[in-house]
Amino acid sequence: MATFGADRPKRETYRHGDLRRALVEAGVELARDGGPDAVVLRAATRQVGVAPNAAYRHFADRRALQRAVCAAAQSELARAMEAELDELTPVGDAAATARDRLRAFGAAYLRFARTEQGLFRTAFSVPTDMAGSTNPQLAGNTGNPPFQLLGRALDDLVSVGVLPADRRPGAEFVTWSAVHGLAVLLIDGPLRGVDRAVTDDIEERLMEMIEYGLRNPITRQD
Amino acid sequence: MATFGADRPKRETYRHGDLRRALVEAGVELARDGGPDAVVLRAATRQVGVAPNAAYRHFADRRALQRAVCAAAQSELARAMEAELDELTPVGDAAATARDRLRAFGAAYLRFARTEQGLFRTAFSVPTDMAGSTNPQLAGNTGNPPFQLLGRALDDLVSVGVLPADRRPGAEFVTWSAVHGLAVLLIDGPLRGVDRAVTDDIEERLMEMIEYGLRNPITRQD
DNA sequence: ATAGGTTGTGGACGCCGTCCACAACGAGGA
DNA sequence: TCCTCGTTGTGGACGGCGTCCACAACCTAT
Repeated sequence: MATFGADRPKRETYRHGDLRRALVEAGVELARDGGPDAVVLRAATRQVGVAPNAAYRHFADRRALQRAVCAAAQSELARAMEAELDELTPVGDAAATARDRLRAFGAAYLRFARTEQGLFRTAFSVPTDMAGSTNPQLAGNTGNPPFQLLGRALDDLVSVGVLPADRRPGAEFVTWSAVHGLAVLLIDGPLRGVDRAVTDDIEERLMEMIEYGLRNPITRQD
Repeated sequence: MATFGADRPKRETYRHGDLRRALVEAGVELARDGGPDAVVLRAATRQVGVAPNAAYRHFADRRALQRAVCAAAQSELARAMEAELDELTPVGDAAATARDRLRAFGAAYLRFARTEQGLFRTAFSVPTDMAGSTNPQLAGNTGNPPFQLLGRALDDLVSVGVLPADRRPGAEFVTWSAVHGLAVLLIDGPLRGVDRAVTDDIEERLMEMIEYGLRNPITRQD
């Protein structure tokens, strides 16, 4: 619900002042209901009350605006998740607390995907190319806030003894894959429109698989 | 590489004969390189050598064409996976064979996502609303071929004793979530452009998590 | 006061989806 | 045999889109 100039299509000054930000905000609202395809140059400029071409002073391209909106959507996802995770009150047991955090991560991710489908889709609409080509330091800080949140939760799991340290590297990727995959199946895929009771079971099942499967033994011979 | 009339933009007969199929095939080629957004009415009709409006005799809408192309992409995914899974030669051990099948499922899925990014994205571009709203029989046949393939692999895992029977229901959804999520992260998400060596490790790790985590005990107290 | 860069405007182009009226066709009845 | 009539493709038009170009308004530094 950012305020952009749809209310006041005429501004008094010739200069807008902060057109770039205004366009991104308009784009975010467009994306909120309508997803990435709905972030359209002319619509954004119209909402800001500015000529279509004005956008080209701040974005090379439609795709450039989409990228900016995509980044904004990612940070809205990050904020929503942080807010939800901050409300988590630790229980007595440190191990249980760490596990709760991981589950809360999944729950927050899925909640955002459900309640902000348009923004969620938009957040993943432009490939972000983490770690340019040959960076093997993927376990480290990636600049992606939700990703960092997940990383911390996994670190806690290790320091508390639930997750063996040798199983830590790469764990964020498989965890993220599982949760993200469920989110996609839920909002765009075949799980869309399925009873909440059923999907809740699947979600619970998925989190169990992650918790248990993450610390799987490398050697299996059963 | 289906043959459509780009070669022969003028047909001799006024009637085309099978315009609907031709348009879908053209749409598939469009989607193959370019994804769902590239399946465009005018481009498809152009390739078939027909006036833009001719499409409206066979599709209500652009979205209707997209739906048809989406279905075609899904079945191409299904065919590719079946072909790859059929080549699997069973090893002596029945349990190992069942596990191999599950891994092969994941590998085939990811291979298709990588080699046919456009079609893969297209296959999931239109929500398919499995099991209209309140169907709790989700464990059953869903009409989605790759999904059935996965179901069979999981059934084998149960009948061979690797997966406890009480862990079977819902297993396809969590498995599919994990594999699909990795596919998305790989082609559109932050794992895009990351070294193959690294992503191969992540893939291996993911499959281990699935195998081990699927049969997790409901009661955990460690 | 003025010169020059920055930012927004206006108009045009080509592509898109879609609507409407019309033309070509082919099958069934006179 | 011809004529009708439903089906399928055509032609033209409209508005919306992204984008380009030339121009105007504005701010700032001199």
